[in-house]
Amino acid sequence: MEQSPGVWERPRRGRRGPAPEHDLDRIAAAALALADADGLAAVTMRAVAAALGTGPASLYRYVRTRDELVELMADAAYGEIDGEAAPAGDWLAGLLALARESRRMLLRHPWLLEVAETPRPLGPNAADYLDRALGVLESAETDTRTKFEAIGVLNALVVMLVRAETAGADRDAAGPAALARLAAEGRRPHLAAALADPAPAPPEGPGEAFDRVVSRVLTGLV
Amino acid sequence: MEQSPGVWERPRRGRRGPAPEHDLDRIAAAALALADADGLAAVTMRAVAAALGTGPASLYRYVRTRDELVELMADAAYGEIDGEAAPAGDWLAGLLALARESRRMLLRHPWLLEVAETPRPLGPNAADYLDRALGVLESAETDTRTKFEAIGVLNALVVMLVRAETAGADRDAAGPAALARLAAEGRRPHLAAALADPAPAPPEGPGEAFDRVVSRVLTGLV
DNA sequence: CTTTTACTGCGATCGATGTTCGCAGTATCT
DNA sequence: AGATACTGCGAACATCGATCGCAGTAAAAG
Repeated sequence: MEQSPGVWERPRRGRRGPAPEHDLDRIAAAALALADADGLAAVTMRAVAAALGTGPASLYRYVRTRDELVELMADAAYGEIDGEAAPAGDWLAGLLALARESRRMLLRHPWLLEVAETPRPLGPNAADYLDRALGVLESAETDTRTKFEAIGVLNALVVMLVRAETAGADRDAAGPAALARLAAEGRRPHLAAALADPAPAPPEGPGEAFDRVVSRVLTGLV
Repeated sequence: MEQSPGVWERPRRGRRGPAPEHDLDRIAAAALALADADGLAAVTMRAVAAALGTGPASLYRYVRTRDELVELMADAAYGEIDGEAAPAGDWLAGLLALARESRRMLLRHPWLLEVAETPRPLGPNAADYLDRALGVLESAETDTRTKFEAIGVLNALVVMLVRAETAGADRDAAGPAALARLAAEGRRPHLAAALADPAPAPPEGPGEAFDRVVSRVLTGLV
């Protein structure tokens, strides 16, 4: 049953011995700063320990593995979404506001896009986020199940859209140039046709596509 | 411009010297078999090399980094989606069929859920997949831009749904039990209310929720 | 107050991994 | 025939996550 207590269930302090010199929040903050500055790969146990003025082994008094440290970082990032700008009554506008805040948070911490979001036990901030999202959906007339599904879809959608947004700025990863090269091989006629669209859509600002896609998906789902 | 040729652009063979003893397809297949058997972490350069009967250094004649090897693996997995079961005329049914095939592929290669899908240049199989999806959408009356967006949303959605599906079977990660514990703290009233829903939805088979969510999202988006 | 117990901090270190170097061997070009 | 540009790969390097064990310390037990 209780197979192995995660970071959130474990007691923060032993019943004996000296008081811990560090705490999870400070450790997570140090790691988060490192990731913001130099990416997720810069978050090594040694680097985090050095930022805290200690050795790598000390961190293992607070965290069982590096993955747990990343869990802490992710939950700390989720904590930056406060979600006050949620208008009551209009659930779509509320969820869109929440999605926008998520987007801003992800743009601030792009390393979060790298961490594969395998469904782990929710941290406290992630749980608060879920609670707020459910609160926004209270005015919607749907299944509880559908509400959970909508929130899950929303999160995956936000990550995907921000990924596309940042990748476009970084390099021409899957940009039109690369696609054109793939279409030019003769095979893939539909791709070629799509790229030769005589009526291309007008250009958009960065946030416009985000709002449009999120709104359409949510209205269809709920 | 041509900053650094990826695996797909690079020539498969030098103009001089002996013929390569291995090739990308065999290397990818060996790595894929390892990942299927023991997870993505088991795909080390040494293990893949050993499976091919050689040393780790040899692989670097074919692949610049381990990440490139994973790219190869991912594209090989995409190649398993042939997409013949796509009825013409009905784009929704066609995309749903494609999504179902993607789901089956992901269930066969769960390690693909761990690789963070940062938008890289598409491999040949991924490009074929994109072409087929565009072909299915030909009968839909929408923007070309919307079609691309729908395909992107569809992919992210499939990954998310399969993640939820497999995590549920593995452990109770974010299962009802963990949620109930979080709701019991007194804060998070909406979460508590949602869990105490007097009219819970009837249980579903594994593929039913998938079909339902995918269909609703797509109808809303396109 | 003394002894016991259970904790904390952390230097030293282990095993494993991704990657590079350099050299011997080989097929193609001049 | 010689030069050239490749391939194969053993050996090694840097770095990482994680562990071990011991000294120090605070709380519980007697």
